[in-house]
Amino acid sequence: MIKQNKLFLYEKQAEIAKAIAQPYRIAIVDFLKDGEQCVCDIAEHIGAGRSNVSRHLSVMVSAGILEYRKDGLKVIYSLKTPCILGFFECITNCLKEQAKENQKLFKAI
Amino acid sequence: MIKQNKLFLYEKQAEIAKAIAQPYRIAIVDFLKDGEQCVCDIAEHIGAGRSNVSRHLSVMVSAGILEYRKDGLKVIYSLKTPCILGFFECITNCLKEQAKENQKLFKAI
DNA sequence: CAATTATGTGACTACATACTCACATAGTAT
DNA sequence: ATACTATGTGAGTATGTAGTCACATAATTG
Repeated sequence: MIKQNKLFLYEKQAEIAKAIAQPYRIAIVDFLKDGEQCVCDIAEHIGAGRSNVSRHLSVMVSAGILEYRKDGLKVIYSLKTPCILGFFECITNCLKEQAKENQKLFKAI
Repeated sequence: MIKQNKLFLYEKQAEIAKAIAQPYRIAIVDFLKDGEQCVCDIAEHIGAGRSNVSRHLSVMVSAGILEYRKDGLKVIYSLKTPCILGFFECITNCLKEQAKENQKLFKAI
């Protein structure tokens, strides 16, 4: 049986995974890898409503993935733990293996 | 605005992330990293009901993370893309950064 | 001050998910 | 064939999530 602190770790890992397991949120992280952005520009870039984006951002802040600073009217978000980008490499590696059996996926990577 | 095939990629990445974004499923992958296991032993190891485990397994098979073979009565699951393990390193790195501000988390890692 | 802009939030809807129970299926053993 | 074991699945419940709308808040500008 699994030990108690292992379970706690799995829960924490799941929290982080959950916080990025959504297409818009992945798009946001991918956008922010090139530098900080305000809610407004993020919403326009990913093509979603502002209030929706605002919620996605707050989820990722709670998960410790993003942080923000205020600048006048704007709130500017950035990656708090850029190591999260390594996650995408891993996922993309898995997708590449799957792509051997799937042409459409192959073209997208 | 984001291009169409980028969006498709984000969706695929989200699918994989979603497939592991659950404590039991992380426990399962962590268990399988040491070798293939049947549903029965997985259920006992993680301390969950068999039918529940069976569902978690089929989700991960659909996502392309796991594969299985049949051996008599038993169905034996294993990692299809062991590169998924890299994912945990990334997540754990992020947690380590967070752990600087959180003692309980620090002890679990 | 009033008007404008960027952001966040309460309330609601629609849908997805985890889980459990009872049962079906399929292989094994007697 | 009967009994047993491992696994999967339909149906149901409870909870979580994404998204939208209207509105509140807060900083900025005129």
